[in-house]
Amino acid sequence: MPIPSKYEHIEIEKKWYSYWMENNLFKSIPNDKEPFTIVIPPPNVTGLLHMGHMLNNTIQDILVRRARMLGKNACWVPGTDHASIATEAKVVENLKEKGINKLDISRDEFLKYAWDWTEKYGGGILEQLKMLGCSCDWDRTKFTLDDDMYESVLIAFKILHNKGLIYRGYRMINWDPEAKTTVSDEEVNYVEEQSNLYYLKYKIVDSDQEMIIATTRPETIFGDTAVCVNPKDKRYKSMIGKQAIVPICDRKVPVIADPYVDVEFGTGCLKVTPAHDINDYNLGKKHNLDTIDIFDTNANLNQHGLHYEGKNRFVVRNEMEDELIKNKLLIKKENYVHNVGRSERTNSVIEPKISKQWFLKMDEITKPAIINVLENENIKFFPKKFKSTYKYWLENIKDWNISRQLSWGHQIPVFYYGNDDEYIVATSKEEALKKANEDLKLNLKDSDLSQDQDVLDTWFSSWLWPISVFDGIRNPDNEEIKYYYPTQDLVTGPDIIFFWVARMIISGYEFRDEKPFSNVYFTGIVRDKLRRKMSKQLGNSPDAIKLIEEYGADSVRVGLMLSSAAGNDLLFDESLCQQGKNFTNKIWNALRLIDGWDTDLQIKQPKVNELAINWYRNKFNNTLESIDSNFESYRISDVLMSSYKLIWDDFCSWFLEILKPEYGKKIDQKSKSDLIELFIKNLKIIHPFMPFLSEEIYHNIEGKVSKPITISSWPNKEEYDIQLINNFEITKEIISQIRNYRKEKNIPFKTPIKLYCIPSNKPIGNIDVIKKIGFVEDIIESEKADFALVKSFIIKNYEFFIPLDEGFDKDSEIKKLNKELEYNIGFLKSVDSKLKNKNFISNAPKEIIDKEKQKIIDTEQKIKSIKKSISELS
RNA sequence: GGGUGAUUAGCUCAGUUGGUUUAGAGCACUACCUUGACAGGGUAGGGGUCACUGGUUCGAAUCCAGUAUUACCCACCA
Repeated sequence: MPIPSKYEHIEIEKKWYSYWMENNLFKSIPNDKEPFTIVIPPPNVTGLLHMGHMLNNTIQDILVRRARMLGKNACWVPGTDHASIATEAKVVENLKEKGINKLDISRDEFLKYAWDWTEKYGGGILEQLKMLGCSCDWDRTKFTLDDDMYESVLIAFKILHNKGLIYRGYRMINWDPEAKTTVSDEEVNYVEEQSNLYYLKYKIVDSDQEMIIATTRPETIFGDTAVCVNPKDKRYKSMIGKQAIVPICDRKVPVIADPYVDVEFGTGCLKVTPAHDINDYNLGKKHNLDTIDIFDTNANLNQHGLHYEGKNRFVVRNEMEDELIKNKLLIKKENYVHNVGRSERTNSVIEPKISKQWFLKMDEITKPAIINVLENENIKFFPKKFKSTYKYWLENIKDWNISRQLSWGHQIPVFYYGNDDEYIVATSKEEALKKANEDLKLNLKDSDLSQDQDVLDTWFSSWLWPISVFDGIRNPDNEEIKYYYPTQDLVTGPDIIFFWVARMIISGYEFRDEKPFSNVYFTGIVRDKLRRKMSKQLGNSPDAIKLIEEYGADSVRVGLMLSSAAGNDLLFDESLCQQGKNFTNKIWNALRLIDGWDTDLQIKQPKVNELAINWYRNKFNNTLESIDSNFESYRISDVLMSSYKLIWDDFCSWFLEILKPEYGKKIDQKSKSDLIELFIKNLKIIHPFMPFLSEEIYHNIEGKVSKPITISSWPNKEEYDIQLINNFEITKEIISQIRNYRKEKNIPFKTPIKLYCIPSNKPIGNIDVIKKIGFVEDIIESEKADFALVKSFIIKNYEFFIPLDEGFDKDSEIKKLNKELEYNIGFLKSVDSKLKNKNFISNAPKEIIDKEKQKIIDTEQKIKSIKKSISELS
């Protein structure tokens, strides 16, 4: 059957993916082989594949497929994340469209909606990963809210709580009044916004003194519990210790002094509102001030706001202005630009708020994470530069606020039986009840216990991922965790180095006393050609699935990997996929060419084929060596580029051209079988990048193979002769010169020419190659002087020439030679001056000096020849 | 404001711990080729004072200091 001229990626990709799945090629179970494990960074369960995922998962697949071919037990665990805030926000929005307010329905009802939503839209991304060719063990697919995963998270909470690492405390948190939840510091975006700076008058009790205070938030005066100045500020020295009167509410508050206050800013006076500003909160703690919370959960004023009670904070700000002016308490108002924190999800202005939250103590448990990455590199980062980011965060770590006022997630396993401080930590109500009655002898009934309404931060489940997917939290001694853990590589973006990477490292040492992975490969951010981040708003992100459909998964994978060194941002452009597609086309056509060569058992192997095969074998092994070493250092783009050049240039442009039988003729059996062997080796090294194409070709090659390439073995490193490879480079150069000559003289490609060489330096091997590819009739030994005019090729120490006829453009030839002469004289001069430098001679190592001396000899030789040619021409 | 990187050809980047020519690759570009696998191809070619200024060294794209530009991270200024 003839091979179709077009590579039909859509059908072929579908065909092979089903084949791989049906034959369970990605399945992994513990055995006596060395494990190679990667856990996927779980994408948002309802998310869709974007360019970032494509890049990230292509890299993982490349690593996994190569490991599999290296004979390791490759296990890539897929899964999805419940992404509590993002998913809950979507569900709430969807309910809103149906006219349902989340606050009007019960927790269970809401969760039912959320599960419906998840079932409807969830998991799509995993199907998309299959289209990309990802070789995950799909039987292991996990979801962070699966029963076993859920329980693992609760158990982890319990363990940490029992160790005294989890505590409940008052903290200043970021309150999102729209979502009615706390958001982590990381989920707040600060945006520069135009606002006003209000100058308010605070009178001093029993005196005619007054203080002018500049604030951007006059509505918070209801929560003022002090006025603060810098102790060094002479202007206000006399007022320290007195009482100031807060405008409108007329409350008396102390005037205190603290160096925190900037003398230069505003008037040098600061109103202190501990309940609504993080710095004021810290001041309040230091000076033992009262805390007055003036907002309700919507960030509307509460009873402390007096006649403004129930009104929105921004409305109050405007309305107060009139009242302040009327009472002559507003001195002035000026434009002011400052940063306003907004919620990443709802975009509403964040309100700092005092709240009782659950925290995880971070100082002690982070120690192994510092030592094992920064001090002894038990975990390696690629690229290394991210170690400094990591270090900075760990050394300034704060306790982790792990509770979230949401429903979608792991409900905090705390059961209250009395006031806030009377609770039991248990993974179920039954367990809590049992504990209460048996251990604490409380004699409670089921209804006496109420579970904490909050859920845990999403990252509190993610940080256990490499352990929990192997059930290592619930069953720390099970076979799977013992076999697969620690995993080998983690591939993720540097933007979640704190959220996720660092925390996984912390949890790994905390729960298993062992690192979670050995290497972390950080991908860059995928941007468009203008360096803009890809985003929905900008509409500059290509549709990932469309790309796969149009170009084929292999081409997209190649396009993504062509220029994405670890840690570098990838400036994506569709032309990269086109380049990938051109490459698939090139390889496909190599197959078609080879397939068309019939063998003839009668033909003896020509010398030229033997030379070429020997060369390509050496070249392949030489390239394989650098491919392997680049893989070890995660230089994946370099791996692809060397494979690309090996296949395109060395294999297709040179090797196949040399072997190509004359039109209508056949190829000898030995050459053909060697060729196929080498072609298959090429396919193997390209397979991690182009799994579908390589599999298809592998099965199309003559002498059909029974085993798929996916589970074939990676080529063995063989010895190679570098001298032989270098000699072939000279051959290539000679041929190149011949082509150049033909072009100048307008001689058609295939018109045979005669080439001469001077007898004193008989040319090196590969004569047959020069003859065949250069269409050289014969190489004749002769002296240049025998001809009136010649064109010389001096390559290394070998000199060839072609006789010229009288009509030749002498001047341009002489010009060219002069240019070359000039270059060589300049070069000689630079080397010579180096060698004349006494300091160089006395300090440089002998090898370097010898090398320089050799350069002199070579260059002088060259100059001599060029000069001779010039004089012969003129 | 604090921190960490980056700056090499039109573009994207290598340059592996200072010495293989007077710095490389891919893409793009230019000229020529309707060549029997591939025009999604072939052949040949042009293009860089390695951001700038000093310093260390026999020798610097590579090490050090400063300047400029830029990216990211952290903190958020009443």
